Amino acid sequence: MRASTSIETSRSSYHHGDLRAALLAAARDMIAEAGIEGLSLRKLAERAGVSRTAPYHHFQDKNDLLCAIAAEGFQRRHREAIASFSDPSKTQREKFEAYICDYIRFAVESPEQYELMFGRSIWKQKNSTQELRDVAYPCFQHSVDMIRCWQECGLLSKDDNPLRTSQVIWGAVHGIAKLWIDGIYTDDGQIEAVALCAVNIFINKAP
Amino acid sequence: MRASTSIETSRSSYHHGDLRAALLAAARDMIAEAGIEGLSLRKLAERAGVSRTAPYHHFQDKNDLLCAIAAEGFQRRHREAIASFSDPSKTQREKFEAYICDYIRFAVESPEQYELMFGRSIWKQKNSTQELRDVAYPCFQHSVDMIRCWQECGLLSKDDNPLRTSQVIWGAVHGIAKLWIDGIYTDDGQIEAVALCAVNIFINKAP
DNA sequence: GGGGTAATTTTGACACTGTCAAGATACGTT
DNA sequence: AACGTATCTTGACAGTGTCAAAATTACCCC
Repeated sequence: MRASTSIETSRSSYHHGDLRAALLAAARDMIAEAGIEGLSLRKLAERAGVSRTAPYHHFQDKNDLLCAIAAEGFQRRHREAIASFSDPSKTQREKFEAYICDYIRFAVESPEQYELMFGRSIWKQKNSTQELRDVAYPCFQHSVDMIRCWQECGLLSKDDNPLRTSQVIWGAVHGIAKLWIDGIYTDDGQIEAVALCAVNIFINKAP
Repeated sequence: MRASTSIETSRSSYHHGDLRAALLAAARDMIAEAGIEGLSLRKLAERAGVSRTAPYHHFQDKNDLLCAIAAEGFQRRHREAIASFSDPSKTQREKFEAYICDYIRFAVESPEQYELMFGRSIWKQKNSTQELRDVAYPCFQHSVDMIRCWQECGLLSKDDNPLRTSQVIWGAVHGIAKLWIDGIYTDDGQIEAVALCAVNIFINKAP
């Protein structure tokens, strides 16, 4: 199948060792530099020192490549969320605050990759790869599980079921991050304050 | 300047009467049919019965055209919000509920236009037209004003200032709508329930 | 009315893009 | 050593946004 053993990134001759990984790395760089729109397979191939159509032997599509980058993002975020949630030195309230703030920070710090993870080009019209779905769904599910836990310990209201509540809270952090990334919220440096305001609003205040 | 008198959409000969309006209408149609990605200036020109570069005398850019469509969306939403908020037959609580539900409905019913209104391609990197900004900012401001009113009448918590609160609530409806539009929330027909859950969460429950 | 001017539209062209089909090269296994 | 397969390259096609220059028409003033 695919050679994943060789780590040499050198472009010695013809065969490239692990072109797939090199392409992914280069693509991440280019996206971080010039945005998703600024990524073309041809320039990507050139940067990797390879011909225009070489990537097509490692990715079915341009879409396939983008899905792979998005999948890596979900994995990163999922690991991060799990680590924070299972930190025994944190109270539940601190964990919830970390969930909100870390989520927004994650999105804001990798805006292009985040755009990819939730951009419609990937999810709409069956464009999502099986690999992407396999990695994204557990991430969604974990969010619901955490919300349920916070409802049970009284931190969040039990008025609505965990799924609905999760949809609203996740929607909120997603929306805040997106409005920020897309340049509609422009008061620099204040995003942490918005995140904390969100925490405060969501916390259950009933007796 | 630009001829806005003639209403004849006929493509009688050479001069087209009001090509700008015809292009906008055709563009809205094409976007509704095939999405933003599916809109090309060349196909648009062809549909309007005109040569490839004719649109460039009515719009500086493709971006300029997209901004015009987005601006129309902000105007529509702004009028809608004002009408609902100034309806004397509604209680404040009903107005808030309408604000949340109408916003999400607006986005979900015109997903492509909504995508345009908040897509990064338009706001990021100074791509936004002056016309667009002139129409969008009052819409944002009105949102803050309504939130302030709902805080003053006790419907929403006064813990945070109106701007922050508005950023969170607007972020929430934006995020919910976006996750829906982009195909991540897939339980069809249940979006109203999510909206109502959001209303319930935001309403102030402190004594 | 005639003529000049500005607005509008067209044709041609350029540099891009994603992707396919065929051919060339190197590696791994027998 | 030879064969098959994975990998990479060259050539090509249809499509894109956009510019420059030429062509066509509407409008306004005399």
